[in-house]
Amino acid sequence: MEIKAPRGTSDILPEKAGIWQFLERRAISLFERYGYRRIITPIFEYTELFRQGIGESTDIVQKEMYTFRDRRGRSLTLRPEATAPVVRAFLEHDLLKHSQPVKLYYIGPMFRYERPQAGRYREFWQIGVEAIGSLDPALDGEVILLLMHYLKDVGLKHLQLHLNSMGCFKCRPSFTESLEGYLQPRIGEFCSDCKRRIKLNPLRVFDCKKEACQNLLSNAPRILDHLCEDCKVHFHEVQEYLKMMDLNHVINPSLVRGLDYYTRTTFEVISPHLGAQNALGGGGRYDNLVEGCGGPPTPATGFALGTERVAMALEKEGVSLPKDSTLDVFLAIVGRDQKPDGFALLSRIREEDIAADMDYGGRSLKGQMKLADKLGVSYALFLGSKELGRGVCRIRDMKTGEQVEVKLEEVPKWLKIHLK
RNA sequence: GUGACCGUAGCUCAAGUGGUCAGAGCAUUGGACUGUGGCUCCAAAGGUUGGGGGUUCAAGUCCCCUCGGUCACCCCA
Repeated sequence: MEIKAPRGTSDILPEKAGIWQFLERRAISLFERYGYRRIITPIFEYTELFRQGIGESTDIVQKEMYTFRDRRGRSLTLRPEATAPVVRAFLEHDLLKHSQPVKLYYIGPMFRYERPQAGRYREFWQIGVEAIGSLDPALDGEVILLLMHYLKDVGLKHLQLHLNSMGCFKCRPSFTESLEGYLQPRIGEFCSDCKRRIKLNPLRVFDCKKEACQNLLSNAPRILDHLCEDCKVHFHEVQEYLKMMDLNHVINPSLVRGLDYYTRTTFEVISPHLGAQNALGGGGRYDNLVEGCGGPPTPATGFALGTERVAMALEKEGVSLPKDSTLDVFLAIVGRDQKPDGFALLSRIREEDIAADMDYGGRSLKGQMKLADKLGVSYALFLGSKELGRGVCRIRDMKTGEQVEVKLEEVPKWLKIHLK
């Protein structure tokens, strides 16, 4: 084979696709129960959307976007995340005119040009929600609760919820100022990455994993001490909602998410089993994004979770997933001569919504039985010249080995009854 | 983008310091049971050892390049 899947991408083969289906179906059913409705936006957007929405200074925009020009020379970008596209669609279709908040969810692949690593790929899948048009702290609570509910629902047990508040446009500037006042005199003591962070976005020094840097930060001003009255109250109420629902969480003042649009509540759910890329999902409030995209001031909140990471965590925790829906019936023919009649019978069975299949590999009868066994069907049908001559079909119960004869035209009905 | 390790049949892996070292298990197909599954046994098929170049009498085994993977950093899902 010459051509392989591009770096950082992978084929999701049937076995794994089964997990995908499971995760997506659970999300759909749960999110809809919380009142969210699906939105499907394009895989690519005008590059400008992400530059404006996510922020020029972010790593995503700086170095991770799959950007290309179309035949008319327009700059397009494969979406690196879905929040900006959802907000764009929200504005483009005047969903502002609907009752607020508008609660949406999405499922699909995202693209970021990064060096692949465990839990990080160039094409990866996200499941996420966005609730646009409300400042209510209860909505923050709902979104976080939904995220946790979902992860528990699919079978995960070991989860850590981290929570922080990033303040708003009123209180963050003064905090950033005092943080810079603290950092500048010590800038020489920080690692080279932090030096860069201090210049670009001082808040991010909190993200550094190096102990030396963290020690230097032990007396640094904390955003939580600098929240304005409104943000303080909001954050307090969000926590009250979480406590009310017995959601354990830790306040993590260094939870500074890398996208510029976050305000106030930010959160992340971490799995202890995952290695360096251990965030299963995360999100927060983004009260400035809608306005930043050209709309009126509109508060919003949401989260995204990584399908691959959730799947990895499920595997690590040894969660057994419901078996892929398999076939119920396998039709075996004794000789080639019965193929047309077998084909017709199979089709009639399928028309009754019964999952059934037959052999197309020219297998011997025994080979067909082995296949039937491997497929885990409940019943095997035998069609040979003897049966056909009498207008019947032999049905074998694969568990007990018992066999009965059923008239051909009654086979679908018989199966329907016995498969119940 | 930086660093470390790695790349042998579909899958998981074996092949002392370069010389019958290209193998096993699982999976696949067939057979033992010529109209019937799950166990067992037998057999077959399957690899230009990621690709390219080099050193050598001789390379899966050494060197270089390239493509990919893994893990970490940066950062994020």
